[in-house]
Amino acid sequence: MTFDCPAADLAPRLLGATLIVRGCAGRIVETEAYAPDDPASHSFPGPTMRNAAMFGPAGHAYVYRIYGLHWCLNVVGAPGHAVLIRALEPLDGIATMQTRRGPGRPLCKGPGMLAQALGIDGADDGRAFGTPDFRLDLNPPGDWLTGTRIGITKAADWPMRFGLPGPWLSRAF
DNA sequence: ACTCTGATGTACT
DNA sequence: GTACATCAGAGTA
Repeated sequence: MTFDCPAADLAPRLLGATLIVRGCAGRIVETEAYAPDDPASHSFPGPTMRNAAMFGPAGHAYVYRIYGLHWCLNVVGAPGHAVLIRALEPLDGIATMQTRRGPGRPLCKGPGMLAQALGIDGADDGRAFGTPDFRLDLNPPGDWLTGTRIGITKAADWPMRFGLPGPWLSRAF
């Protein structure tokens, strides 16, 4: 399967893909890779209750709560590998996203924002991509940017953040 | 533009 | 008790 590969390979390949969730859609413009040998990864300590989806089938979602408030969406690759979706260019269902996010707020410029905009929460943890309401349409990416990941303290200098240039990134590279 | 901080849940030591 | 793969609002400039 196309998703069953190391996160460092999958993360750039997800750039440019269209993520469709229950009527809302966006183009993936920013990702981060997390692997089992990475001290910053939730899979680093081995399988637990929370990270079970990371060790489950490739091409499924791993959704977790961060800082008690926000949800973050990952795409699972090979066992213990996952790619955090950090930012989208909003494409469809924008009115719904605005309602969920609130007036004047950015829609998808960060992992917590995009999860809220698309209505993703813990009920989506472990869900398979590939249904009309929850799918991922891959597109061949052109050139992309590489940098260090955001918001972590361990392995902070690993170049595991990937992005497409443009105004939709959570932060410039 | 920037830096600081509060809000909140859960999994760890 | 502490550490988070975060966001929003307030403050300074």
